[in-house]
Amino acid sequence: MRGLSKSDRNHPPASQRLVALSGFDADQQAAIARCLARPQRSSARQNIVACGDVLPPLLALLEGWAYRWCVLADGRRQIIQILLPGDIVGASPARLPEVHNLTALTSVAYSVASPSLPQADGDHLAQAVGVSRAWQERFLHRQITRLGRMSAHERVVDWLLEIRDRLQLAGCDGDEMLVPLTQEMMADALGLTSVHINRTLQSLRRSRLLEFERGRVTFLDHSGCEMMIGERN
Amino acid sequence: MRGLSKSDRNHPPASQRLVALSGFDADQQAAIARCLARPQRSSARQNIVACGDVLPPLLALLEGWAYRWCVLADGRRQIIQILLPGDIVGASPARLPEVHNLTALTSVAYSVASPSLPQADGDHLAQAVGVSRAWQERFLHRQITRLGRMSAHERVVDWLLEIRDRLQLAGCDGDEMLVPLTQEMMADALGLTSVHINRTLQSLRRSRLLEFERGRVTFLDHSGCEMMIGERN
DNA sequence: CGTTCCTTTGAACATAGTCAATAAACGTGG
DNA sequence: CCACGTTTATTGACTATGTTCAAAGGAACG
Repeated sequence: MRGLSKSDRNHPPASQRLVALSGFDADQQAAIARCLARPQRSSARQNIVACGDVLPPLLALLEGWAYRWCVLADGRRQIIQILLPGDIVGASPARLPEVHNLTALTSVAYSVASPSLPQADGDHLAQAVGVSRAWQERFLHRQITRLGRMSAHERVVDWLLEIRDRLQLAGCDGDEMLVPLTQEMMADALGLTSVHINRTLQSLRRSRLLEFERGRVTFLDHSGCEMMIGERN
Repeated sequence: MRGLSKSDRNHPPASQRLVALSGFDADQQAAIARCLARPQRSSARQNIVACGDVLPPLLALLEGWAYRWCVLADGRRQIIQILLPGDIVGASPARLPEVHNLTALTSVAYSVASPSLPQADGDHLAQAVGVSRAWQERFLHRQITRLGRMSAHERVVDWLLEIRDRLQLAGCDGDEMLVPLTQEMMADALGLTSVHINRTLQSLRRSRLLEFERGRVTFLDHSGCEMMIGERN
């Protein structure tokens, strides 16, 4: 019996998270698994869906992290959403071409729904998509509130706590986690500059709230962090 | 034959917008209409869904404007999304209690899906919800980019252009529109203060891009506005 | 017609951005 | 394993954008 590697703890099998999100039992989970085609792989920094593409009807991230982002005419970038193992992205029924990119942050495995499904399996799948979409909508709302109404310190803490909570649904516990983003990417996610992210992280460390060192995040004062951003559910 | 009143031009029947969004024909539109219960009405500032409530499975805004918003522990508010006639809000399959409020901005008419539907009608309805949700997701992404990466001037212009585009899907044309928000609400939508919104609007007027006077928006330099925020689709 | 809400203004302040240079870590090929 | 080039992190000085506080003027509305 081997211990969990860092990678296992931080990129656990997506199924666990999917089940936690949707409350499916093993049978239902198996039905969902049947719907998904053989996993595809991409390495870090590769585009999975480019701006202008039409998203496949369903794309489930199985391993690794990915992100959706777009870029303004003058090069400013915004990371819209981070995708963790277990997250599902579904095409709109309208089949609109996407206006943003979906890119692998680490090396990833993902799976695309097979076109022909047994009806029962498809139902489970549709439900899983619905549940996942509902959670993601909530995270988008939270991202909006973060960008619109929080200071740099609050944004960083709130964002890291959200990542932690989402990883915990996949069974990643403890006060430490690996967040494979550069400070510049964090800046693009949080609407700040990388310089300011750097200073904010240092300030959080000096106030002994958390540490961030080369992608390794350690929460030092858990309740202090949570107090900082108020009650959430 | 009477002319269109201001209210007609700015709060046109939701059906037109729904059809424009979804591409449904008259028959399909009628099927959707059958799914919707007798409209309910609320006056401005009334909560339609409060924080903590579970959203009904489907809620279609027929007339008037509404908005989704949440508030931080210390009272800072963020308006997450503006809802226009024809927008549909659907409960998540997970039936999570909402973490934000849905409030009438003007007096509104809305309709909630009746629980028992003929299957065919329900299918049309489900499709309409899917299409509407897809558009709304796109607008959420745009809101994130706006808050994360745009200056105050750009936020105001981009937001007003978005509102205009969305109203145009409902048949509201021309360089003028009524936007029934106070400057303080615009501030809460755009992540700014009302003082700064005020100064930004004045500056936009001085540079002859647009006018904003008591909720009446006039685009003076259309291409100037669009150039300001770069190409979008 | 008075009250309330909304808008406008000014001055001082704070937070975050810019620019530029240095240092540290990383990856790659020799 | 080391040398090199590249990316990422860190620092400082300066600037800019947006906030705060407070007060006054206007509209709307009973």
